[in-house]
Amino acid sequence: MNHAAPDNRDLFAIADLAKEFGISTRAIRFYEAKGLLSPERVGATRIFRRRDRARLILILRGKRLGFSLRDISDYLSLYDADRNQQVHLLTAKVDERLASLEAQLQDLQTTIKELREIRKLAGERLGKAG
Amino acid sequence: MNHAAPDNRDLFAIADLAKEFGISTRAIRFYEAKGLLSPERVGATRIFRRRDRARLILILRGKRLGFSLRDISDYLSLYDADRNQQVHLLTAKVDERLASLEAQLQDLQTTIKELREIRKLAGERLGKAG
DNA sequence: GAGCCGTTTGACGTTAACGTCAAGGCGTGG
DNA sequence: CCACGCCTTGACGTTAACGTCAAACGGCTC
Repeated sequence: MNHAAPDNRDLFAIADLAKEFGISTRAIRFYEAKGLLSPERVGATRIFRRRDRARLILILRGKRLGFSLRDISDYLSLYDADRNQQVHLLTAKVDERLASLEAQLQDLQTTIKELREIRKLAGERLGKAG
Repeated sequence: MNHAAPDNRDLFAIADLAKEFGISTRAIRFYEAKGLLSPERVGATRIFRRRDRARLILILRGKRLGFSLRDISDYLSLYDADRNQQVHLLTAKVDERLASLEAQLQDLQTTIKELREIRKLAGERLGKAG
């Protein structure tokens, strides 16, 4: 239980996060350039806090789900819309996202079912013909 | 119930499928160039059968799930691996895919939960402050 | 203070997944 | 026969999401 647990800390260098999540520093800078991250600066050097790290985790999860950085950016804005957003406008956007995600969930569950069926059929063939 | 039901037929032109699924003919040709489709030919003209159409449906579902065409290609090979594959090799690949898809399912469910939570919190704020 | 490490910006290269012409073949309706 | 529509291949353009240098700066350490 030690492969990646630098979690209680509050300050991170760019290389820390890159190493922890197995991505390049270039990628992180790219996310900042696209407005998905906005770390503080000490001089020119980027300093990441837990909040930035949390956002990065969301970014990477979004990528695993196949979203574009543009989509992920919108998605992130739902998270820190604590104040700046109109409440009803926020819930509208959230509902929109939810509908899309639930459709994706259907696709995913269908795919999983199909693969399980394929696996089962293969098992049966194995039983017949060794 | 008529928006897109040309389903009992067996022969399709490229434009038929393009229109039915809201994609370009260029995309379909591109999928063929990548080996995901292999329609018959009459002269130079592509002729798609139900089997090709079914594969296209799988391709588009894969895209909605965020997969690359390369991934989708591997995925398709699991479907028509009726004969040409070794059974244990097939089930191994299927298991691999399943594990990945189930991980994605986790990500997706987490995301949906979070958005529902955000929505709920927004609703509460609305209750407080109109 | 010379080297080394980690960092920065900037610029150019790369891959995937198409879009967008261009130029031409095939059938058919007037 | 000729235009029209649909099809073909081929070539080049485009966008996203980085990778890959290059040149330079800041801090440590010996």
